[in-house]
Amino acid sequence: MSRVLNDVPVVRAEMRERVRAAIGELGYRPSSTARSLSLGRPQAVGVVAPFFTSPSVVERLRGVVEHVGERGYDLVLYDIETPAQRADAFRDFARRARVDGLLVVSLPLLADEVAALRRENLPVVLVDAEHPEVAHVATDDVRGGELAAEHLLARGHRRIGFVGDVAANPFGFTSSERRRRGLRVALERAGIAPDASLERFGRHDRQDARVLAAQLLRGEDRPTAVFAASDTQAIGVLEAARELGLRVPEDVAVIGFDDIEVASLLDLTTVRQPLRQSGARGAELLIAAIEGDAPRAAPIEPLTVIRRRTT
Amino acid sequence: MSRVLNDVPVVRAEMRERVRAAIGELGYRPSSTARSLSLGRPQAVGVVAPFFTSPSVVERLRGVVEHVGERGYDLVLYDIETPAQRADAFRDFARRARVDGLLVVSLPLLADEVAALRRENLPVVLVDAEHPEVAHVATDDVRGGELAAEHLLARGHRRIGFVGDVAANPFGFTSSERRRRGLRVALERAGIAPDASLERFGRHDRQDARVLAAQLLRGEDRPTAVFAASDTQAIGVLEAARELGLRVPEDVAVIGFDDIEVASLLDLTTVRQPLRQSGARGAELLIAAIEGDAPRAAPIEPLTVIRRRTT
DNA sequence: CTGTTCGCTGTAACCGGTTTCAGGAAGACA
DNA sequence: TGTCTTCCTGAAACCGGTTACAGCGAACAG
Repeated sequence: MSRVLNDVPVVRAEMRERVRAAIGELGYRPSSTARSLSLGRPQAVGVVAPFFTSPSVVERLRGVVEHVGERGYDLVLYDIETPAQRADAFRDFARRARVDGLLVVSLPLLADEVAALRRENLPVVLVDAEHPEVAHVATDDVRGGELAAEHLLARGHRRIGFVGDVAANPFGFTSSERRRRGLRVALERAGIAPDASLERFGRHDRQDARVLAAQLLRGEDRPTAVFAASDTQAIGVLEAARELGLRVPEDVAVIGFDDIEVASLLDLTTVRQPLRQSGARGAELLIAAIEGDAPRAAPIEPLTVIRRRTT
Repeated sequence: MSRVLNDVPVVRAEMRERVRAAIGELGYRPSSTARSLSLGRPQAVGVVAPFFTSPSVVERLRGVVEHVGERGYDLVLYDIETPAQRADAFRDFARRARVDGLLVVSLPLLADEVAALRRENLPVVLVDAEHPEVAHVATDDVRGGELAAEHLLARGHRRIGFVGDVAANPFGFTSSERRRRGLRVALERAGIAPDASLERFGRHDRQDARVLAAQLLRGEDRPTAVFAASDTQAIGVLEAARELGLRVPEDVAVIGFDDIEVASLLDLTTVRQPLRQSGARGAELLIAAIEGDAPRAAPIEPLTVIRRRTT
């Protein structure tokens, strides 16, 4: 009986016991599917992310899993590694109602995707991405870019290169783009004119970053420092420097962003951001949106530069 | 109407079109919850794993996600990082029927957990773990241990240390134990008596491995090579060597296991196993079990030693 | 002693699909 | 024209929970 399972207080103790006994005897297991149907909510949240392109996504996921589990929701995973998978996933959301809300991680949404989700009024929260019409967990990427630049400027660097993601999306800037803006802001404040020829853009992976960094570092008037929009890309920069026989940090300094685990292994200086916390926060916002509560405002740890051996 | 959506061939073309039009007009989305209920199957598989203790688990997950998605099942994630989470998860399976089957990764099941799952006859497949009564995806860890040992023996090493998981850890990992057995087998075959004083066991992480390796490498008659049961632990060994001022591979050679991404970054020699493939294979076995098909027998790539700079 | 209230429990409707079943329309054949 | 198939479609039962509602006995007031 439903009232016993859900601890509705109106039932008498004796009856409660009798039902409990019967449940045990019959080995009865309630069906959560039936419960979801009758409640009108699947009791699950979907998480959409390019999980395996970057360790930072996994780290964020960690925070999400924790929080979602605590609140009694199931966590349904949609991995996006190819455009086909992306299209499949969003078509699926449009066609079937199977989750109460969506957490989108490290994936800038396209205009028609936002429109489709809005049409079905499915709550959505973005983490590590922004869109004017959608709630998101803010990371102050501009400030992070400034921090990286200030760190390098303080060490006397004047020619600072940048390796980041290609801006794929006309709406909603990527975090890489915002970090670059921060770099420019800090440069201008220091009286240095930003130099577009020192900026390179590619896919968010080690290989692309290595190629781009090699271009930057090959020339005679190469930058004396490189700011990579992520640790993954910074590792590519380090590889390029090694291949060209440049010493780090003497010939070229390198700073990354995220502080994923490898960063400490490779002694990479980087801007740390609270990845796990951002995932948890995203889950919190989403569940609040689903349940119609006002989310409690929780400040996120600030960004800090972790200085290691590469600067 | 259900017959149109599922393309049941009995409907007339005209009627089919009429229904389609109405669907589009009303913006109707079928509820997958209702479908699951009426079908009697949640159309989802659960994945239970200690996701964040090791990158190798994440890599396996990648294969799982791919295959499960293809077959039209949802993938519900249960992360196990603490004994409490583990108990929660299994209690949950026992109490509510919310998945069609369970894929357990890198988590040896306890006797009572197996009994409980069997009682509810929930199909289960293990990956990177074994149990006499449960199907699993085999990795020939013993052979892997032999390969590592043979690689070191071929380079003249006679005193070979081992750093692996403690046998009675809270989750009871055992692949480490099988790899150690492989090491011993190869040593004996080469006429070398295995030396228990060169074996150290701890938690499956970098920090523990570093401490254990430091113990091994501090003594006068230290081993000339160390076999770590995973790349994660091998990294700890490298750190210990660096702290002690030992050169790798001149003073001490190091070989790991798994070939996760960091291994190539750090130029770590390691035994590669097809992580992603093992996940996909596990998913395949599980879905076959759920649908009552005989799984097609797919051979898994063999283990190989990837030689890099640390040996 | 009757009428009202209160506390608990059994019943039935509902969620939104799938599937079975019965029956109407159209076509075949005598 | 009447009967038998065949083909398609509408209606209804079902999956297994939740919840609104009705009903019943006990307690209590008048």
